[in-house]
Amino acid sequence: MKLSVRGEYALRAMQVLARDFQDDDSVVRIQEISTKQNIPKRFLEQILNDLKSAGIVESKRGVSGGYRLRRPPERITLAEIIRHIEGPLAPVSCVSEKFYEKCSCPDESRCAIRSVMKETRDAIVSIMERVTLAELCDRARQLEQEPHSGSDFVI
Amino acid sequence: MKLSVRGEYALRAMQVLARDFQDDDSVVRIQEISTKQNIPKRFLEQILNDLKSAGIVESKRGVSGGYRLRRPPERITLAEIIRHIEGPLAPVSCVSEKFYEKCSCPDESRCAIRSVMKETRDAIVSIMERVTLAELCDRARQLEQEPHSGSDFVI
DNA sequence: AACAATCTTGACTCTTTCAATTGAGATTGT
DNA sequence: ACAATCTCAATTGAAAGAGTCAAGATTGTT
Repeated sequence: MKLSVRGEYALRAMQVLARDFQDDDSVVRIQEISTKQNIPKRFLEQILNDLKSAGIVESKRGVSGGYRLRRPPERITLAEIIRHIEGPLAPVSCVSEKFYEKCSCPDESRCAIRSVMKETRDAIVSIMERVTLAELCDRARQLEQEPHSGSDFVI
Repeated sequence: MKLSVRGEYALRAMQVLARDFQDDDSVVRIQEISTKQNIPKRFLEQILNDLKSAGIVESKRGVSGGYRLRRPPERITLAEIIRHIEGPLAPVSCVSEKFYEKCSCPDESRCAIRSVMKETRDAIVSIMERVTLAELCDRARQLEQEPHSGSDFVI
């Protein structure tokens, strides 16, 4: 799973929608997301539309229109978002659950590389299916409170 | 970490070299690897040359020339191969150890997405740095012995 | 009814990466 | 000498990535 810029933008946009999520029908304008997250507006339109067709967000048109999550943040996982925007989470598609494709190796069922890739896929998927937008917001809140450490986060 | 065809070929080629590895200076011809693993020969040349400049394999020219591992299979990890052929193991380069690049988000040090991506990177890296070519060969041997099950491996 | 802010849709462009292919050259064993 | 190998650089053709653009459809406000 390598995230393209497109996928990164999608996650950032969804995080904004999740933070602003309320049970009424309030929406967030593209413009606002674009400004907050520093994402080209026109490009963001595409991405949100894509997420709409996936049933992850919904939109309201006209003046005072915008986007909102279609479900509460607890019920949207990163896996779902990424799978729709980027495709397979697996490092090679011959070990993908949702996007399986045969590979060109001599014997797939006895391929040692494949068995390692399968482990890797499982590790990735278990994280991405566990983390919801709600959890993302929790983490964001915690990171905000911490003093600007960076120390355990530095490269 | 999404593996391109190039990276997949690299791993498959290295597996062949690992299996044939001996402590004398015997080499394997490109042609042989190409045939065994069903990889375009001319493309494989490129890849092996690349791995040579990385110090992972070495070559012998002329008639009866070919390639061999430069170190025993126990001392070559998948991480090393993939990093050299594909680049970062991390899903986004703002969490990469070896290929770090700043991302465009408002505050990297407090980015919740980043913290999830960091977990993911750790999961991937811990597998890729643990698995050596020697282990790959072990797994291949085990898979050969098992009856052609596939049952627990089917998509 | 007119207007302006918003989303909608599809096409279009520009650049980079991928996956090779090609061709000329350098080494070496026989 | 010569044929089988590796070496190196350039080229190609297709696809993907990252936007951009234009014209249109809705809707709230005045």
